[in-house]
Amino acid sequence: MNNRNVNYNEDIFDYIKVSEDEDDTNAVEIPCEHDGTLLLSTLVAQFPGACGLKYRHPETKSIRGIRLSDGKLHPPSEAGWGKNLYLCVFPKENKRKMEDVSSENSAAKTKRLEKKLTCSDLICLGLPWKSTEESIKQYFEQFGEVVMVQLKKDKNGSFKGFGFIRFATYASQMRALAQRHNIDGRWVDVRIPNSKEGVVPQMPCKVFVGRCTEDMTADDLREYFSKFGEVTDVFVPRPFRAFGFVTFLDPEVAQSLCGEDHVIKGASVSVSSAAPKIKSKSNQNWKDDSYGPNWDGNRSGPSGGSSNGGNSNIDTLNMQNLGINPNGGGPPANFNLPISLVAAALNQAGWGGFLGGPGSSGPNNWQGGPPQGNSGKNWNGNQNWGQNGPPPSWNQGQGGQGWNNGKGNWNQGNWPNGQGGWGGNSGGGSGPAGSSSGWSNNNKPQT
DNA sequence: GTTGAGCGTT
Repeated sequence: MNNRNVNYNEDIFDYIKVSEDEDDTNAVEIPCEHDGTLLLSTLVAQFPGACGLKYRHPETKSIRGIRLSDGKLHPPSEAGWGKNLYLCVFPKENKRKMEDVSSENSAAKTKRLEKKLTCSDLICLGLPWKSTEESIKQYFEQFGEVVMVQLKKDKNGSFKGFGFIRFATYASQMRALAQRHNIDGRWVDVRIPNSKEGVVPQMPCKVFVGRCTEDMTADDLREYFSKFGEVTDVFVPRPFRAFGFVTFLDPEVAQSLCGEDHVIKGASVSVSSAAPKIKSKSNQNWKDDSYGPNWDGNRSGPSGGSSNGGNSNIDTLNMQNLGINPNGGGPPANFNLPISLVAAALNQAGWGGFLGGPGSSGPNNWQGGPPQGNSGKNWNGNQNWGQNGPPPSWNQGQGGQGWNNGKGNWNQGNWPNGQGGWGGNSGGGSGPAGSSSGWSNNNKPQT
């Protein structure tokens, strides 16, 4: 990698000093990766809510930003991070740590956030047999403070392989939901439990970025938009389609950017709600929406598709540009998808709740089922939403979760073909619907 | 003592 005179072995890390402000008495030394980068997730583990780093240049005395790309913060020079004090960058409108928002007795905004962004217990499925409440707590503390861990046992006291956790803050919860989890070599499924369906109203975390230029990469968008909040996903369709999608951890950040224009690489892009422009009432077909949902399928591919050796960091999951039909929005002609997946994809695209923009009736306006007269019946055709509306899993949209997470297929949220997408589904109705054989569990190779 | 889809003694 670089020429730092470090004799790499597993036990040697470089540490960089990070603080929330230029008073370094509370600075924390954070380990870099062996390639000299610092993972944003490592930073966030120590400074929850942080979305980047900056530092005061010793010569110019001005603040310089640290390059963020693909979830990695890059040192400012070839020589590495040096002895600078690095300062956390927190999202706009929320200079402090997100965690502090709820712990501080500061005002209406606090209440608003607390109300909208409510924690719930999370179920952890597929835990290793050897897990203990302590080990699970320790694992999940990388996402924020863990206030509860319950591992379920039978009458004999033997562990049943699943349990519940709860984070102190919604931000932590979303962080945990935004990735896959490998604990002691097992892929552990973390979800909002069925019994809690409907209790976590969500706004879309994803925004549509229009007027992109061809030279804008996903990394460019991520880097630019990270200054507003933690970005969990970016999708730029290829071949070039002049738009992209950016997903934020915090739906409020996403909402706050809607309607704004931003300049990236010298070009003005427009940010808007990641919902299609409804041109006609007969929008059930895909022919005339202006851009279609993001048929990216870019979430939660199993380890085979990951560029970092199976680490499920969602930042590395922009693996493919599947399903984009260059002829227009919507699925390729050979898509023979169960409608449930179409529905899921809509929500992946940020349609969750069909909010119709910030001015509409808010997160709850999705109650009562989908639009266009499908009253009470969801698009799966095999279950009803009931009075609580669709399950929140519709909106989770992260980490491959929330897809049909009730029964049957895809319940691990993992893609069967190692590509993390739909590329292998060519016609014929093969695919997820009904085929429980071999697809529903990515844990098979494990013991 | 084994096991691997699931949904919580409070």
